[in-house]
Amino acid sequence: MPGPAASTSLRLPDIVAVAHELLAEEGASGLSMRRLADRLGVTAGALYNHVPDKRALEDLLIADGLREQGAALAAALDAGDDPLWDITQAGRRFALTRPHLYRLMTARNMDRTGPIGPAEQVASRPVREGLQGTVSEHVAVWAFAHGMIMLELNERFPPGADVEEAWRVGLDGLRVTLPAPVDRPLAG
Amino acid sequence: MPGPAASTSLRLPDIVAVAHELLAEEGASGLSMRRLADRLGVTAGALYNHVPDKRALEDLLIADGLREQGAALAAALDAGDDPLWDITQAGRRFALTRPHLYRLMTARNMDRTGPIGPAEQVASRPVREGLQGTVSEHVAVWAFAHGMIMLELNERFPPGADVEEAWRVGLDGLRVTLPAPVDRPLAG
DNA sequence: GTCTATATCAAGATAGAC
DNA sequence: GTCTATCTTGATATAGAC
Repeated sequence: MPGPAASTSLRLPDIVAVAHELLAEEGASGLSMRRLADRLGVTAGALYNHVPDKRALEDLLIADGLREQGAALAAALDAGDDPLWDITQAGRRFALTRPHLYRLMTARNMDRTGPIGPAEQVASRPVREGLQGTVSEHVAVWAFAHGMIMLELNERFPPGADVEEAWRVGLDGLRVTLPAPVDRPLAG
Repeated sequence: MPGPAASTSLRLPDIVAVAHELLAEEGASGLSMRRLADRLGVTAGALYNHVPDKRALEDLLIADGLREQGAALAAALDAGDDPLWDITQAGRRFALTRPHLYRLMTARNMDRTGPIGPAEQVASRPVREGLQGTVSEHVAVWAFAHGMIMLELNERFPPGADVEEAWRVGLDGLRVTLPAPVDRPLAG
């Protein structure tokens, strides 16, 4: 009874999956076509039968990350009762869990003509649809969260800083024009 | 009448100055020891008589940037009458004027045991001493500003976003516990 | 203190055999 | 579709002559 034959052919989803592993373990500088090929038990040239260049591969990783982030934000909204806090902390958790991927996702301009375009919509939908307020308020919230996350990833907080308190202070400030959740304590 | 002889000897301040030019024009990926040496009319090996390695050179660039940023923030505080707005917009202006330097300054953890340590104090002093509020409020403000700046540098704002309005919305929110400047319009 | 020369390493990408 | 082999480029860094 012959089982499925050992995979004879490299497949793009496997390439991307292993690239995620490599990125997570070694960071962006460790993600080279050669090291990736080594992990796949293949030579570097073989990768170019599935992907035109390294940038395209990175774009696939970024698109995956955006979709995953979107799902995490949506789940947090569903599970909690304080949308602003829940969604930002879900974003923070995502970044701290996958720091190299988060860095790659936010490090540069993105080519929205490829797979990233639709994935970006998935990532931002929970913010657009789950939070009250205007686009400018959403942008301000996302900027604050992104700044807090990068400061945390890069260990750039001043020595005495209380990170949790800074999150509360910032979000309480940005909450001013949003409806207060039922159980939100009064500021003071 | 012999003028000063053509510079016979490479000097560290010149190396750093040209490295700033190279970084500004070509970005971090263009800042290599070879290209730097080329610009200085010297071979790469010569640089290692003045600097132990590339990282030390980058640290000198970062320290310069921090001092310059600190000066810009302090000047903005002196010149204006809305500290929170003035200081954050000075930071934004600095980053937009020297994007590659700003990226380098904020891209990673820094080694505070070298020249960066004191320079960081210079950079943060205007925030610490020029703004009202607690450390956590300062952190929240800086995180918001840094996030807005990175979104702008990486062109990551959503298509319809009004960047100026997002700055106003965010800072008005974070201003809640700070004394309102004299001419601040009422929110509404 | 700078030079030439080189060691060492790694990267992205391609050509042509199989 | 993958292989071997290689091209091309670039990096940081060092040794020893001058």
